[in-house]
Amino acid sequence: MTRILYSNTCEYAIRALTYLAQQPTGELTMLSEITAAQELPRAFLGKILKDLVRTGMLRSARGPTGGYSLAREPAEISLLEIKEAIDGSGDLERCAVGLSPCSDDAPCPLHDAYKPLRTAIRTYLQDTTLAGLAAGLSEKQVLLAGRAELSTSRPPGT
Amino acid sequence: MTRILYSNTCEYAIRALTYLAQQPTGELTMLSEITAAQELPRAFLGKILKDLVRTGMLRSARGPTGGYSLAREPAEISLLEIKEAIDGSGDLERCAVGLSPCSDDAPCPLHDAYKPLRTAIRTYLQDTTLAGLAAGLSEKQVLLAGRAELSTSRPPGT
DNA sequence: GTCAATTAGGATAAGAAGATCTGAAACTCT
DNA sequence: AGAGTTTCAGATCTTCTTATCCTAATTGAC
Repeated sequence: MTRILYSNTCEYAIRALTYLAQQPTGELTMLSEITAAQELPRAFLGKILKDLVRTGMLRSARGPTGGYSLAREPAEISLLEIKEAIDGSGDLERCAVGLSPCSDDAPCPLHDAYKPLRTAIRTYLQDTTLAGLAAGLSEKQVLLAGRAELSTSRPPGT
Repeated sequence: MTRILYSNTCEYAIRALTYLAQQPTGELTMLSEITAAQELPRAFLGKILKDLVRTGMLRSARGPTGGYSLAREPAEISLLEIKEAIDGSGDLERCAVGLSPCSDDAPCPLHDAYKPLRTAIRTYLQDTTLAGLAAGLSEKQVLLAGRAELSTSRPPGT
């Protein structure tokens, strides 16, 4: 199965970063806590976060009280930035169906139809931030928690 | 580098099919002609087209006068159909950032923001057909041909 | 029937992405 | 200082995608 907007690795990163954005500002969170909460492969996520530390998006500390935290405000970190840190840049610019010289000047046949969609995608990636995701996630979680409580007090099928 | 919307293989398929859509209806086109025109890896494209024959999108004939042709009207074949034939279905339905139970009923945190974009993507893939691509490609090609003529009669830098 | 041309299909290799493992470095606590 | 815990960094393994090669099957022309 193919991913639409970003790679698998990038999706892992987004989920981990969203979890970090839910934590109190500046507080360190251990890798194992993140992977437990989000059900992610621990060793692999460690590698991903390491890379994000190097790009400056994350801070990390070693030792018993160590862990990871966001280096900047969640509202300042967009999906686009995450995607470019993980997947690299360039694939948003690329046209499918390459008539080799492809630009606004000499566009490929997909260009005209594709351009508005590409703009929409870019806007979405730019406007969606970790702050928004974290807020949305928290909201859904209390919603689900409420439902769970309801279903235990009155089990399904009654 | 990661592809947006579809895989590399799928992009090859789209380019080959667009070329076929440019040919006179029902006329057979050899694999080598397609790969030469679109600069695609011959052996690999052979495999892709073989699969498309099996799904019924293409017809093929062996022997000296053999080749491939579209089995249906170019206007009836959408990018979405091609994508599903090559990449399989399911990735358009999938949410990133999986809070496991993700549906309209219990959406994941990305769901609200992502849904309109996903709809736009689906619409684009459904509404873009081989007929449109072929028409666009032909148009661009005469445009480029005109330009090439112009630049030979009056070389750049004069 | 023979020959040449073409697609079909399997086997397999090369490369990238995904995932794991291991030892080292750093920090805290005793 | 020493033990234990945690991240860091690099090496390694696996899996999937992309790509190639070679043989078989089919067809048309002579």
